[in-house]
Amino acid sequence: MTANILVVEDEAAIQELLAFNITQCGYRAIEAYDADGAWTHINHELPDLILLDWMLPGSSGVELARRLRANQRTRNIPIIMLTARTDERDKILGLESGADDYITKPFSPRELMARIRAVLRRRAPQMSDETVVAGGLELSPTMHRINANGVMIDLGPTEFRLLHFFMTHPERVYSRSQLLDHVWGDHVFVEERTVDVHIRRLRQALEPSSFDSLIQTVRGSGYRFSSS
Amino acid sequence: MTANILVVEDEAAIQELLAFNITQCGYRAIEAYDADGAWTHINHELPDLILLDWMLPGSSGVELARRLRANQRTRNIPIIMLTARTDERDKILGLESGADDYITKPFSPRELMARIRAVLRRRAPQMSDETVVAGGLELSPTMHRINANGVMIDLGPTEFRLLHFFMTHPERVYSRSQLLDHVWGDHVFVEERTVDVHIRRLRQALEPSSFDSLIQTVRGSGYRFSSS
DNA sequence: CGATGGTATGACAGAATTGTGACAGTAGCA
DNA sequence: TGCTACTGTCACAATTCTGTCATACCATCG
Repeated sequence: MTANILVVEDEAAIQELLAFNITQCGYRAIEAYDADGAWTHINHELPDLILLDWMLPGSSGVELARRLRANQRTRNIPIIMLTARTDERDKILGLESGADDYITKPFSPRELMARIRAVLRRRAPQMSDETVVAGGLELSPTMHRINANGVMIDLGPTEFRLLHFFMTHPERVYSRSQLLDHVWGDHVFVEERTVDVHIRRLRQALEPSSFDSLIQTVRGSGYRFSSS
Repeated sequence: MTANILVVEDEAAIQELLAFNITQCGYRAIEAYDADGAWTHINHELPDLILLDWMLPGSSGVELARRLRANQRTRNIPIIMLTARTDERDKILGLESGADDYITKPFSPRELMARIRAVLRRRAPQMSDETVVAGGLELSPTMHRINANGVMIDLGPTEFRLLHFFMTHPERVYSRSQLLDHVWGDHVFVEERTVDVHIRRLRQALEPSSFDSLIQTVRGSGYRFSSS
């Protein structure tokens, strides 16, 4: 979830400002002061987004952008150009070189972060938006709803993710810690018993439609979503 | 999606070149050879973008640009100025007259198309003129009106666009970001919470007719327009 | 049958998210 | 030029969601 943002900027003051704002928003800022340094970082680890200064010592930002676009491995990394020039023409050149967006200095931190979020959002991997059908239920991620024989069921965020996971992995027993990994995320630390509570809440929501029996307890092992 | 581009240019050779490139890129080129001809076309059908020669017989391009900007109906049509002059002062004049961009002759077709795409990309999304019926409401873009079981509801511009979007995309949950992109436009940078405020204003307007429940909050995800 | 280990439930406080009223700056309009 | 309506933001209120407990419940086994 935390995106790595590579900031390529030679002016230390601006670099610092950018890093501060980026960190503030919950992203991780990786610093580079020229194209070569940036390239080294990129070869070490692919960032999720590159914030690239137009004017850089050595090869320019545009050049780096072109290089990124030419390389198969780095082709899809979104780039936001950072330029002091207000000349519209330069902006266009920046876009043509493969940048996804550009912003002129001086910029407001708010606008910058808005653009970063916008770009990340556009490039965000499409998670399975497909409607899932299982056990007589129909779960639609886009509508964020469950259709139980014509009756619509609304769930809270966690219960929704939980049911979604179960419906996409039916007939199989999952331990509490496996469920925590898949539904909550690998990194979060919560008590295993918390799963029990959410299972109950999910059953409670499915009870009016008598679909609560779909979620079965396997004593000593975990839970299972099963039609039988 | 195919944008109509009005090309106002008196030299036939350039006109032809422009039309060729524009068509090549999948847009539709409408030709005009002077300001009057352009005006006639504009009154007949609003183009999505105007490519305007600086020097025109009769009234100049700048004059036409001013006229376009002075008129409410044509105010938001993006304009790209086409000029042979490289004089910086003229550039400024061109931009001040309301042009969104300018390009000096001779220009490369590639650069021109880049600018056209960039300007079109910045443009706020247009809504269709068709009357939409959903959830018991009837929204007429041409009359800028909502009919709620015979009761007419007036909305501000933003609330109207918001409701229009919802009614044309019912049952589906949209995040605040997505709503900003679709209703405000990709290039607009406002706080996500601003969406909440407009949702409230929209609900408030729909409340007297008890249609406010059509807009549902999906906690953690966004909002949804749904009849159920 | 009672002991034991595992599971279900209800209650809760804190966290996170959303709803609202107010406000200042702008744009549109007469 | 004033006036009115519309917008985007805030701060604060209201609501919902989460993770944990303590306790009740239940199956299994000695």
